[in-house]
Amino acid sequence: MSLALVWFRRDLRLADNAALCAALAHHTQVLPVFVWAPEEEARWAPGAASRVWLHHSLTALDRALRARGSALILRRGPSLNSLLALARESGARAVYWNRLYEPAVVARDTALKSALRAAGLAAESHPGHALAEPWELKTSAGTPYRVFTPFWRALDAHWRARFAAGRAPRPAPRAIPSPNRSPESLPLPALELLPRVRWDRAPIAHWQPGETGAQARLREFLDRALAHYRRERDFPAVPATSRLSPHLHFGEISPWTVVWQVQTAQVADPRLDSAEAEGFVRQLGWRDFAHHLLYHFPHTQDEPLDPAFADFPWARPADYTAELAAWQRGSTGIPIVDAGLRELWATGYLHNRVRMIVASFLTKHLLVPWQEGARWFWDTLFDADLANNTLGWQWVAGCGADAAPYFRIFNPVLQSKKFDPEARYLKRWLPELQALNGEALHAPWLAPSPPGAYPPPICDLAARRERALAAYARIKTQPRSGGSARRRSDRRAE
DNA sequence: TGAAATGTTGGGGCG
DNA sequence: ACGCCCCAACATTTC
Repeated sequence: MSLALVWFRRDLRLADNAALCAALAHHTQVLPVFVWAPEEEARWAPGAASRVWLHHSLTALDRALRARGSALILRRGPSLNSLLALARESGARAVYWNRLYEPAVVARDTALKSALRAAGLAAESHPGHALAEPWELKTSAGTPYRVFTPFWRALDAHWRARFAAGRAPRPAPRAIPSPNRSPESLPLPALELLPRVRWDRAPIAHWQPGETGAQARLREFLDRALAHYRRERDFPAVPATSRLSPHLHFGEISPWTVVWQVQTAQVADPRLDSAEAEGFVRQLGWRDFAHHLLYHFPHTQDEPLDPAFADFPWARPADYTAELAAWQRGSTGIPIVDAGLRELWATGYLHNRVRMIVASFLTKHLLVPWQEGARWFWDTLFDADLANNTLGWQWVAGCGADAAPYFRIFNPVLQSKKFDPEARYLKRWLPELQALNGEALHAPWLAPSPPGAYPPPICDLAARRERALAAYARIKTQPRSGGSARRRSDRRAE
């Protein structure tokens, strides 16, 4: 008889779980463990919304384990002490887990692996949280990618080879043999993941955390939305996106399972437009790109990747506090921005198009440092993910890898008209605007009689656009127009 | 995975 | 019939 610990972290699934499979392959019994140690993630310990999701996801995992003759053991950190104690109490000789890529977690796990081995235990980590390991894809110069398109070419080839080789996701094990007497587990409430003031009930009701919920969500997306994903994904009133992000963040479903099933659906149904499906898989490519970047440029979790932005003239806290608070509350007076922030507060989620719009408004019109927005998302999003959050905010702010040029400033009114033409999304989240119709919904201050219940705009959009451009001009080192000027003269010479 | 300013074109009204 | 102006509509350039 031999016993192994399987250390669950953010891989809260039984299917396509490499660590669990390996443990079951090499040992006769397995003990599933979760250790709550938020302080080990330093400044980026899970936020309030994440903790709520985690609470429910752990419940779901425990239920799935019990259906297979096992149960989840809960402990509080420090992680190393807990694992050593559990090994001692149970007689386990090995610890298995799946890798994560956030800087603090990598550092913790590296030290922990050495310490376990020094204590005479086997310690093995496995891949599965991303489509490719961050070190598996390199430019021809041997450096990490900084631009999405070449990264995507490499990743696309990587997963297609894997698909062609028939490497199907592994099914969940039917049984998980456990020792007769398990070490003691903390009761889930002891982890205190739920908030004292119970704001969580309404938002979580929009979701089904856990592996079963993740698989159901994927199934529904494949059946109902994949066929027109690319055409409809930018319209926040349309249920065209997968909403898998929180499930992926907690590893309730593996990205490889998602890609495999999308590709399988495509093979099975030749009428499915491959461009629509590829648009979706490409989004998973952005997720991998985010992890790739954070792994290779760990300081970007707090600082811009582009060093020129160290001197960017952001507004000062004393000057932006009130505007930041209005943004967080969804009371800026700009409908598409407020609708987004209210959706976020009500559901723990925000449509990607609207994430870009509210982020552009915060960083450009309000000149609030992107880190403030990232922190708010971190606390309120069920899918809060350090890699994705960092990439997204730096992309919008213009200081990240392959970022939008800084001068691409979204006009929230135009974005609203373009992507919510019937104002269905606005009406859903802004009851104060019910009386308005047509153009006025997108810019109530232009209505003949603006609704009194809705705030006037926090700022003048045109003036703030100019202010943002002036701020950008101050850090511009090598003007990007240099390249295009040369091209113009080239053309004249022809 | 922009927006605004500027430039160009072409149809129609009108003297 | 012709030239002129106006101004959408579209294209290009600039930030």
